Amino acid sequence: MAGTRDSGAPLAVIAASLQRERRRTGLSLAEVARRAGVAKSTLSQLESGTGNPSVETLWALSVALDVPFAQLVQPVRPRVQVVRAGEGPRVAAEHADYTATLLASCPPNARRDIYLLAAEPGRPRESDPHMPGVVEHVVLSTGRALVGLTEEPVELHPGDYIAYPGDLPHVFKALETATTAVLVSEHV
Amino acid sequence: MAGTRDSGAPLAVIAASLQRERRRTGLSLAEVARRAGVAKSTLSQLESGTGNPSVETLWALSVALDVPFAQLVQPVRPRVQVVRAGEGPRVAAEHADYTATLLASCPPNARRDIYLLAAEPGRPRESDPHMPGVVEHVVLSTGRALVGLTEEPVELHPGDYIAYPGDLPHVFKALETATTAVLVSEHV
DNA sequence: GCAGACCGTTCGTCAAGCCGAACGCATCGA
DNA sequence: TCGATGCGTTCGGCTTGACGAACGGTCTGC
Repeated sequence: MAGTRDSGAPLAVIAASLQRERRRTGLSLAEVARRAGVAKSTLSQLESGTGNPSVETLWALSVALDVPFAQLVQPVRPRVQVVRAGEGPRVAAEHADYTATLLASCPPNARRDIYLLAAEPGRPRESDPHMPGVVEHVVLSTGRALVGLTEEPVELHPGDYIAYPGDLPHVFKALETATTAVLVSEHV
Repeated sequence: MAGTRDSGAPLAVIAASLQRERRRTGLSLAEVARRAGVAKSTLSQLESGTGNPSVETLWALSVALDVPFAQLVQPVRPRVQVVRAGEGPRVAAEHADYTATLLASCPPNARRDIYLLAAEPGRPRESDPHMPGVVEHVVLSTGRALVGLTEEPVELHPGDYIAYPGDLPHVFKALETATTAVLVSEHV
């Protein structure tokens, strides 16, 4: 068991999501049920939190509502947030020449973290593989760096972009002073 | 109906995901079923693609496998990709002083796009609101810019970060030449 | 060699999801 | 006023998913 808690009450979340998404479209319960090919009694029960839908039923509804399915079981989210350069939580670094600042963490269990990386030339930052399915995106902001899979890193210049699977050994090695980059770590 | 197609065959995807995630943990089918509190016959049928699980059943399995639920209905994904500065598809800009390069688009229906922004001082880039639920994250790489909601933009310096709801009017106005930033547009 | 443990699959029973029909309730127009 | 239309909820039925038990298979060790 990990911190991968969604919200503990999937049926309640689904009930709320169904109603919210339906309201968004402005359609009536009967109309959505008709388009989805499910009985409106079924949809009524689902929106009221009663009952435990099958995947096919939920799928049909997600199509009818034109919502990416997973959104029906994924809670909602918030507002404006600013993190100034130098502020924000630093994540552990093996050595002093490398800092990673967490800008936006998975809320509450989403699928991506955004970091600001700052590194100096010297020992490269080797990363052990993360969970399978993780994809990392790096956009180099300033300086120059070798980035990517350890077995075949790529030299990036300002503005360059690279994506690679995070579940394989990978590296970030600054080639100039004051090298900075934006890292988006995506948990699939 | 939009391009919001997931994969058309949720049960097959779930079957594959269940087996993949279970293999990942190295647990046996019986053990996972035991931990999830479902009959192993049920899990067996699900992994074989037979049957149409209820949400509660799927939820119990996602907890037992320690997987964020949505991952069970979300296909997997791929490899390495590099976009050099200046390359990559430009998205339409109202005027010449602003370019947005699409680095990583939603594959195939994920939930985020990553752009590299480059702008010069002058007319600000006003954006009409996108779909509800969209959140935009901006990390300023070089230069200086006013970013955020149109009604109260924030001045960002290199390394600064801001997130704001994309379904409200928002703006990106460069204050120095050669202002660049990374934009992550998240579709919830 | 064989009893034992564990695996994953198959089968029959029971409960529960899904459905259609009927209901009460608003709105609208003749 | 009253029929007609559409809404969302509640009520029996049929279907089907979930369960437990039994099955065949492999591996271990007495």
